[in-house]
Amino acid sequence: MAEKTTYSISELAKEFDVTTRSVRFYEDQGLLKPSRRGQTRIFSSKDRVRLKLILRGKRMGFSLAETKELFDLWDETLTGNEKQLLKMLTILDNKRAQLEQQKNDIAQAEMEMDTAEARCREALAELQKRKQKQRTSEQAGA
Amino acid sequence: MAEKTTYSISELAKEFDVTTRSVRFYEDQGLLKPSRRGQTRIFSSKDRVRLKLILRGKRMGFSLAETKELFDLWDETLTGNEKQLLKMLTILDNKRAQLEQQKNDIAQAEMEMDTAEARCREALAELQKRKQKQRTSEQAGA
DNA sequence: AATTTACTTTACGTTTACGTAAACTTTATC
DNA sequence: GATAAAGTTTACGTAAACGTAAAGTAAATT
Repeated sequence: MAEKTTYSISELAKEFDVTTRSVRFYEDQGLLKPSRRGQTRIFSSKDRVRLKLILRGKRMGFSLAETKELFDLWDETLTGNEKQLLKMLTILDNKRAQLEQQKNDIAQAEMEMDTAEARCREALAELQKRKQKQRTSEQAGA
Repeated sequence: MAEKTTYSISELAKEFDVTTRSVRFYEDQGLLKPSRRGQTRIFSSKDRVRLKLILRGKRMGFSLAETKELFDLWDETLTGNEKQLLKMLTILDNKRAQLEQQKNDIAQAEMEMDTAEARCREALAELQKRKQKQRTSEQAGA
């Protein structure tokens, strides 16, 4: 059994947990290019990959426009001349820098969450201690 | 010389490269709480930290509402009872999971950029070869 | 044949995150 | 004391990313 090569809109929507409305919107914006059988959209595995990339882009804070830019550039690059190729290389560099920034942001966030958690646990421990004292003094009073 | 403890709106805007409009908007949404001298906003270093967090959040794909939620929760937590503290701990866990997802996304993206770059370089090399052949045949023809 | 189910287009509505303009006040500078 | 510079509120405008409703078509099911 080879890979499935075509998909309906609802198959894709279900698989990636988005609405069909979103999928159509992505097509509208030129991010997906399904073929048609009559009116009905038929998505290729390339479309499927692109949808995956779109969603990952979103999780990484990229706008649809940015993602589309990348798609278009890559398409041009594949058929491209030297200039296009060089342009793509510099863009890749820029994106790498962006990823570095994000990694830094994440590392920072993780550190701050560590200290936040530590403070939470300290505060909890404080509360436990007080409860303990409470119980002790009650016992003494009994 | 200790740390500066108060800031004007334009100082903050310049430092973080945002417009004053944005800063006022963040206040409007309850993310910043500058005090006033007359009408004029006076931002504390706490506000400054929060602005930094807001912007990092944005880079990480968080909405202002999400960031505000975190701020509010943290404020409650500081004055909080056991329930609040436990809630904060689970929220921290969730955020950690989110960060993990983002790290995976980034790693994936980096791999794909590696292969993309490789293909670019191959294509470039191809072009160079052809150029070379071109020159050789010209020389032969001369 | 009738109905359900999936799909389609068209189009107006909504939320988020500001931009931009207008009209005014306060503070600094010459 | 005039004038510029920075700050303020109020309010309408806008782009992005869909949601949602309406109204129709096509395919599969009973």
